[in-house]
Amino acid sequence: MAANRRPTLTDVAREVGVSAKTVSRVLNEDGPASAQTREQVLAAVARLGFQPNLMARNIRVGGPDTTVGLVVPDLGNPFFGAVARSIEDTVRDRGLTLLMGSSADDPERERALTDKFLARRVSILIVVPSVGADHAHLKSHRTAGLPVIFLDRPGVGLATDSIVSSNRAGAHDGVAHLVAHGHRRLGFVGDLPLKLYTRRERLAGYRSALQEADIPYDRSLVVNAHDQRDAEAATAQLLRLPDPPTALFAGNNIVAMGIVAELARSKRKDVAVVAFDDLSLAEALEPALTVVAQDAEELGRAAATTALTRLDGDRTRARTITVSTRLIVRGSGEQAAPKA
Amino acid sequence: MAANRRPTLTDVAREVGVSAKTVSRVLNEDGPASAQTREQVLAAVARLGFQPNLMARNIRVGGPDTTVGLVVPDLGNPFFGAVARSIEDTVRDRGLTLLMGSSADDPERERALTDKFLARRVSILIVVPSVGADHAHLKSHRTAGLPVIFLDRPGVGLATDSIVSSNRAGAHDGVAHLVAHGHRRLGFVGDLPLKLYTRRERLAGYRSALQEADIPYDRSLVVNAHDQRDAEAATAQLLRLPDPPTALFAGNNIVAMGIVAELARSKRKDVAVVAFDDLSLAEALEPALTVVAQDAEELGRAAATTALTRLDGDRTRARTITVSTRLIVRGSGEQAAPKA
DNA sequence: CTGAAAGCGCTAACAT
DNA sequence: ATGTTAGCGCTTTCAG
Repeated sequence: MAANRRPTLTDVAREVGVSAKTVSRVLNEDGPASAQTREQVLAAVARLGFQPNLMARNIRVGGPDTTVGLVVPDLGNPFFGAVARSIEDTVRDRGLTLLMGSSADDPERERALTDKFLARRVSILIVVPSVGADHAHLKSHRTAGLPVIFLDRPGVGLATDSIVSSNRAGAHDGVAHLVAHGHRRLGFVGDLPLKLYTRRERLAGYRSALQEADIPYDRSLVVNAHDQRDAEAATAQLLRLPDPPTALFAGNNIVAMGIVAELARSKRKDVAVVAFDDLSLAEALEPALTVVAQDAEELGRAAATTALTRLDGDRTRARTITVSTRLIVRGSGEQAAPKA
Repeated sequence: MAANRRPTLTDVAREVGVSAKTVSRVLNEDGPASAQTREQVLAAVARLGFQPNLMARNIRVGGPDTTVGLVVPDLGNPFFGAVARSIEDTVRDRGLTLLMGSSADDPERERALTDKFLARRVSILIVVPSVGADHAHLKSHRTAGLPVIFLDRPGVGLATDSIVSSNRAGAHDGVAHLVAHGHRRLGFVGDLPLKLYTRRERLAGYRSALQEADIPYDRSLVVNAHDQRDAEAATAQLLRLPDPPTALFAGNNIVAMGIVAELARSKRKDVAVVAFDDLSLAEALEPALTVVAQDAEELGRAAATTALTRLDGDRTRARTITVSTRLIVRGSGEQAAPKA
């Protein structure tokens, strides 16, 4: 059995004995239609299993597709999942559907994905920019009225709205919390690549907190990791140093899991830890994990509402919205610093 | 400045001084084209920032859109994130892009979402069926050649491929592990609604393990929770019983977080726990959490490859693929049962 | 190698 | 209240 063609508007019209336009009117509640016609049309639609072809409609109507294109680095990272959920919740009221794909933080994949979204004429484009990606090619689209939003990190080559967390201030506060509990040897386990915006900002926050406390910056206390395994190894490496850190700051949620896992494995409860980004079981750990929590929901909502405002014609200049992080003290940052 | 129209093929053609078809040929590497024409066309495309309108193309070509529609209950649940990542990885080689939306486990939202996907002529439809949803309306699409796959739970009203975890066997093994360590009072904290397929299956596994051990089924030991807070309350409730459980089985990852959080809060380390579905920090808990892990990656891959096979013309009858779970013993299941 | 005409499924604009 | 015509942006078909 060959894949038989899907029924079209014309098929429905023929079935009922009316014109295509009449069917269109009934389905879109455009113009008037007699009760009887309406009923017959609806019946035929159900009988044939007719499903209007949205692509054909959009092409005729000329407007953008009622979709939002979202590019994230990793669909499996719960942080981006939470952000995506928030975006979806916000745009759904406007009848917009989320299209979501992952770039794996690869500029080429990001480009391929955005091109696909653009070719589908999404109404809104929200991108977590990959490291090394250039976004100049989006300029003409933005000029043409397409809202383009950078999320979590600023983009390169295009002046447009950006929504970011208060990475620097958040990291500063987290590290200051450790300093306040007497620590002077503070390790920083950041993510990769080194050029990643969030990493740079958080590292800057770390350094400013050290500076405030007159603690010299020691490069050997800064290590990097791309995934949880790396982070475990990096943690172990730090703790093997001749003059090891007594406290650790995790640059993101994945790294945090690595640190926590490694400390648990090696039964090191004496090391103080503060992590950037909350983890689901943070409060159940021993000690409970103190974190600088990002507000994923607000990040998503801010991105979505900003985009919707643009869609509604707001042509004011590009904004950068900084969403506050929040230090949640749970205990792991208060492990006593050893006496000097 | 009004939202100026995006350039079309015709615009490019006019710019170069050739016909639209020639531009089309160059871009799709269809038919021949002189080197000079090709160059001029490409230059004009770049200059104008032309982006082919995929909707117009698809409508003319008649085939489905190169997208995969995925409906999950919650974008923020890491389990579905992991599954989505796996699906995307699998279909990307075929040039397919993932479209993803959440149903919030609401049949109406699920229906609206699938209708949107169908209206966009997705190449593949993968659905985590909501409780109470009927899928008879998908029958004609499937007959017409659209691969429809049910994921995580079977669908209702349509015979098609389903990919599920070995819920019953997995739960059985998890509970048996607790029984093997001497427990006779075993609590089950399941998810809601009660009719949820995975809940029923996992509860059945729980009951079969009890039966094997000649432990009578005690309804008062079975409670339900929809989110983490509920699960915490449910756990507390179980532990307040006159003859409380000495071991708990968590019906899913969210519930597991609730149980773990509540036990941590009340400092009850004596309660044995096994959870269905792995958690990221399971190994860092004290005791480390023993789980019945689902293979999210394999679930996603199986769904995607099955769909691709169908897309390639496989018309054999609907299959149900059961992906094995794996008991990962980490310690929390071995808390000693109190002496009788 | 290139172009002209027709048409995909639908709706805007005008009929009637 | 309904039908007709034209055309969205693209590709297929058939001619050169």
